[in-house]
Amino acid sequence: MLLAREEAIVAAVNRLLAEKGFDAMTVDAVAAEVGIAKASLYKHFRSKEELAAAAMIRVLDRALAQIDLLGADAGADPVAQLRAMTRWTMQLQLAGEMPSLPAQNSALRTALTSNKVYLDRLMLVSERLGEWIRAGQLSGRLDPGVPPEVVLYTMFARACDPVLNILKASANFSDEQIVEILLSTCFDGLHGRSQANAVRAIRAS
Amino acid sequence: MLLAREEAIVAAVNRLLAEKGFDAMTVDAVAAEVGIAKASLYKHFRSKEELAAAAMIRVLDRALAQIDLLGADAGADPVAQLRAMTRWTMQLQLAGEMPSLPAQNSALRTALTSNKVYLDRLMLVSERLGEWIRAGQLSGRLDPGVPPEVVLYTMFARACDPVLNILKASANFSDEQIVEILLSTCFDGLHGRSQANAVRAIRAS
DNA sequence: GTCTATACACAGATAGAC
DNA sequence: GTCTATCTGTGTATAGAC
Repeated sequence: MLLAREEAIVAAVNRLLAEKGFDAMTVDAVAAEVGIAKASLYKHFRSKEELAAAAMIRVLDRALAQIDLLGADAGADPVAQLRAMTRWTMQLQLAGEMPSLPAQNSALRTALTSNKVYLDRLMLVSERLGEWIRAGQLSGRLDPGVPPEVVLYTMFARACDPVLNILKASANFSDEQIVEILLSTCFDGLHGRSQANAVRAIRAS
Repeated sequence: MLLAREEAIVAAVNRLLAEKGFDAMTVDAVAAEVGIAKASLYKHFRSKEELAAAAMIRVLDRALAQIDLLGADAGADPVAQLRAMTRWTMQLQLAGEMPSLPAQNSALRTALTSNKVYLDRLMLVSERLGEWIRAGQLSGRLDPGVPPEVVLYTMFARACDPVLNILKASANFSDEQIVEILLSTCFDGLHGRSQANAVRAIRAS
């Protein structure tokens, strides 16, 4: 019962973080969404920052589950797997389920960098993706000139890419189109997929 | 004298927006940095949002000046010009002079979308870059499959790319290296510049 | 147009009864 | 553990004298 209640709290936090962001999310709003008193929240979590950390841990766990799913196929192409994870991330954002935290809030940063569980999950995700990145660079399908951690951070950054929300707000593209366009700009660059395809075709011949 | 005072105010706002972001920037801090009383600020600007808008107008004017500089060379390659503007943007951020606004603050959004001067400058920048984008796509050096506005937004997004600050904080790369790496991932993608260069070499032969 | 002092609102966190 | 009621700090904005 306690765990179910806490899951309901974290789910509400997750949704509100996605909709409003950390600064604009109020603890009152969380309490209202869960349907309990604000003071009751503080019996489960000691601060607003801890609420946010719990939401981040939850989403990292979902990411790990997705990684496991993709990793089950032993013969899969690592770059295709990285692309699939980036797609998953964007779809989560489009669905309004990706919590967004400010990069500059120092109280929040302190809370996160001293949260063992959060750091542990973050490292797990990084290591799993790191293996695919290394394999992709060895095969030459990822630019070996880009440091592996830059590839990792670039993928993480897709989770909060403002371009996605701008395109959604413009209402000129379907969600599927947005995802495909941004996957293209991320992996193939603005210079274009035509060039990457051309190289692939030439190498294949 | 009045204009000089207001320029000092906006410069302080610009710096604090770059350092802390809009939410964490307090009007008290602005007043302290300028060295005047808070109430005096409100004689020049009617709200915190108006302060932020003034800072954004200022940076858009700097961008327009840079565009003019690059546009003076009539025979220049449009894609090289777009790349140069993206580089300029990143260097501004690395120098701590790029104001950062939250995408989700609605009071701020309202103030900006009803600010004629701001909208005018934003449209000017967009149109100037838009011409280069169109030319780049016609020449085939920019992927014609990516909608022009997506190219534009993607470039704008480089101004607040979190990857840049993460790399700077990691202290593994010089500022110049960071800029070159991110230019590569932006224009050539994670698949790599080697492919784009290969295509260029093949086409040239 | 600059100052000191203050009004006002809001949000994070807690007290204490049940 | 849940509630109501409250404390406390902080930040935007203003009043009013000079």
